[in-house]
Amino acid sequence: MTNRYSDICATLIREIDQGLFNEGERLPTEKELCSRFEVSRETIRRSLKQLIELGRIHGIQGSGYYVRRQGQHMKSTINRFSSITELIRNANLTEGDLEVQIFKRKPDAQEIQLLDLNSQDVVFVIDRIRTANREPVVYSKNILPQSIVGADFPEKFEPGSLTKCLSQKYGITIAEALMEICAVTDEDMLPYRLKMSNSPLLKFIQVHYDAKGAPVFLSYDFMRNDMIRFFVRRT
Amino acid sequence: MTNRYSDICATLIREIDQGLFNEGERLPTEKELCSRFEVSRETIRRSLKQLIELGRIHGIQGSGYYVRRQGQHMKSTINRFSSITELIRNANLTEGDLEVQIFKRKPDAQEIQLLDLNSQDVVFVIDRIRTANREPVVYSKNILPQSIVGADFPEKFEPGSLTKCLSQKYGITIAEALMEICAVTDEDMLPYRLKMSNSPLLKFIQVHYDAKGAPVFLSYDFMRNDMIRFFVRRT
DNA sequence: TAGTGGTCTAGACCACCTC
DNA sequence: AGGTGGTCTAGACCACTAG
Repeated sequence: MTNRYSDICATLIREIDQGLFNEGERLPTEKELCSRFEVSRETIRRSLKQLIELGRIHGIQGSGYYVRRQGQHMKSTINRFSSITELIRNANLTEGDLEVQIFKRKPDAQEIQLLDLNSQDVVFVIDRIRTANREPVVYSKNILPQSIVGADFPEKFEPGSLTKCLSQKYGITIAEALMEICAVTDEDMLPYRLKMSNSPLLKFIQVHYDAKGAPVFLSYDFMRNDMIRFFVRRT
Repeated sequence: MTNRYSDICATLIREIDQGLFNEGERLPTEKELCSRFEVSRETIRRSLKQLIELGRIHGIQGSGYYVRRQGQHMKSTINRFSSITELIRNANLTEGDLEVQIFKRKPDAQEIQLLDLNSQDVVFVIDRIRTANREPVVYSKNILPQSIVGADFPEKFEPGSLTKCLSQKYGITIAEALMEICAVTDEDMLPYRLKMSNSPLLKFIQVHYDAKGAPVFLSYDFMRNDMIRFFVRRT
């Protein structure tokens, strides 16, 4: 981290996870934390605010900060941005790719609108099945404008998280995503292997934005709902 | 609001909605906002932080704060807590209740775990179909411990938002909820009227917590996905 | 009543963007 | 180089909780 309050927040999370503070217990007071970390009260308060936003503690005025109960649930909500790769790993499964295809084509109307393109732009389509413990769990389709990565993208791409690839090879950071969640109806274009799993599917449509709020890429994910569960924290 | 920075945040939202600041445009600098509202810089920064958390602006160091594009999407994410009543109204539909049933029973194992109950506790079950423009859109089941509302709850309950009822008649505020989203498989217990809609369904399982992080009630919602769409903002 | 968190201030220094 | 946001400080007053 580059700033003091994120450091302190990370330290406190580690200590909570290690059991130094038990669930339901009160944390040291702001004043005590100030002297322990040798920072001002506002800095400590920023750390605690972050901890609250992460759902790890809650504050009660006049009383103190308390460690929240963490059902396995709370730990892996989709509120924080994460790639499919991370989702699979969070469920303690091993991630892999199958049948990766990359090709170029013109964007359709929805893609033009969501990615802020012109009709003469060209997009790459990355089409693949992703596996957890060698079972196919997601059919995933990423739509990435050529204007962002250049014509040689197919040579630069490597299996795994597209987000990670964009960050490492292009210096593009995904700061935010907007996801629509749909119940799957009959989708003829679903690949055979996923259809055969015969388990319920969710469809995620996500637009991924950079730090300036500009759309970077679009993704469609058809996810099996029997191996991975999805939680949202609402505040 | 009770504090200055939320006031200012609300004022700025109103002004953005009114078009005083256009999408993509820069807001006045922190310093300018300080003198306009006659508050210190930290107070303005708290307002702007709130605005960022709501997804209405983003900040760029060294440059300024910019108004975010708001597809119809961004405006109604489920990140912020809202009752089914509000969800329906946000979609510009008229909300109603059908076939409301309330009864008492023992909690099952999942309810005991999620609501932190003992096996000898008793819960109220509020079972109803909710409508949008007179079409059934949700089959909704709320599980509410008698220990929270007392034995006379059925007389006090009125159709509409349970959250609102708890707030108005019991002074209980829901501060947070944890929701699991599932793809619906065959659910025999689904009511006839919703089954007959023959449209895809999502299942939401939510635990609702008060400000101290204690569970208040549990809800199961089987939602039609053709009249209402669901968005999540991930950061 | 004493202690705790919630809000607010005034000022400082730094990192980054823009010209 | 000047302007902008990002971090941090030290101190004040208030609202709420708890003994």
